[in-house]
Amino acid sequence: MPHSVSDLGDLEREVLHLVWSRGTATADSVQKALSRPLKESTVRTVLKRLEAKGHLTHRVDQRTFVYEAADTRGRAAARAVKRIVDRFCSGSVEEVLVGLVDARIVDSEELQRLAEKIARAQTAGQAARKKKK
Amino acid sequence: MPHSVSDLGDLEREVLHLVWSRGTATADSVQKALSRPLKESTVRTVLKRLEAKGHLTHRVDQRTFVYEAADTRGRAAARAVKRIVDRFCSGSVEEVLVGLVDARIVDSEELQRLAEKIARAQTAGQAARKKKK
DNA sequence: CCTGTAGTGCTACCGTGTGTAGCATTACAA
DNA sequence: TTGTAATGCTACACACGGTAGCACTACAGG
Repeated sequence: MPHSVSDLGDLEREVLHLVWSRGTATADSVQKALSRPLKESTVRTVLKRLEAKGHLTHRVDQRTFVYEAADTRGRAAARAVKRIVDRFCSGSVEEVLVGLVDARIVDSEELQRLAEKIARAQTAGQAARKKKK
Repeated sequence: MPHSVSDLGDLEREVLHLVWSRGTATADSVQKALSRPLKESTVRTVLKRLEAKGHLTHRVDQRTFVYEAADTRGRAAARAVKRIVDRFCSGSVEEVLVGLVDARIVDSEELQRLAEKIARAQTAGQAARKKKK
């Protein structure tokens, strides 16, 4: 089972968010952008751990490690959601959706609108890909 | 900042699942149902911790603690999902849904079907409640 | 009334993960 | 050659989860 973003610590999460928002980041740039002042070695350790967990990748650019997220936020979040679905709803996405509506986290109409929107966007995407080919 | 089911340990999760599946449980019944043999004090500690985290409640029945889940599985899972949405998608449920489809965890058509089904079920429920009143 | 038993409360210990950082080393520039 | 910027490696404290022991209490049966 791969690591999920949902069990990252606070600092790890903040760093990952920074990488997402900048697209690419170095230890130095992350350090400067952090909400609290931390030593660079701390930042490096966190980056390394995030990479070990599979959330970041890096390439070397002139001795400098340039990190990049291994996944988009949406996908990473989705995988985390899937883990919840597997662990708590025996894999039933439906149960989670029902729970979301039931707990008034989303409105059922809203959910329907979003589902439709996504479906439309996706078929459109498929059409585009087919055309390109 | 309430505790979420998604950061429970393995044992805690198993115990919580047991309570969900039986509706109600005592330390003794949980112990017997566990997948591995553990001392009763261990089970008690876990139950206590789950209650401290807000996932269980208990009432006393003849000296015996009878535990009950504080929430349904679906709702608990939904709250966990909400935390992910808040932490990783700045509250946008849409981004997570897109991620789910994007990562092929659910099919966009499936999602649409479920959304519709839930919407229907909900309006039906509302009608029923209104009638009762 | 006394005692065993079932149930509880409290405390503890160890392993792992996360926040935090220091120090040694290396490679390039001046 | 020497300073500087980057890395690699190691460490340490603390919180949490898995695991459990032990002391205490209330009720049933002799």
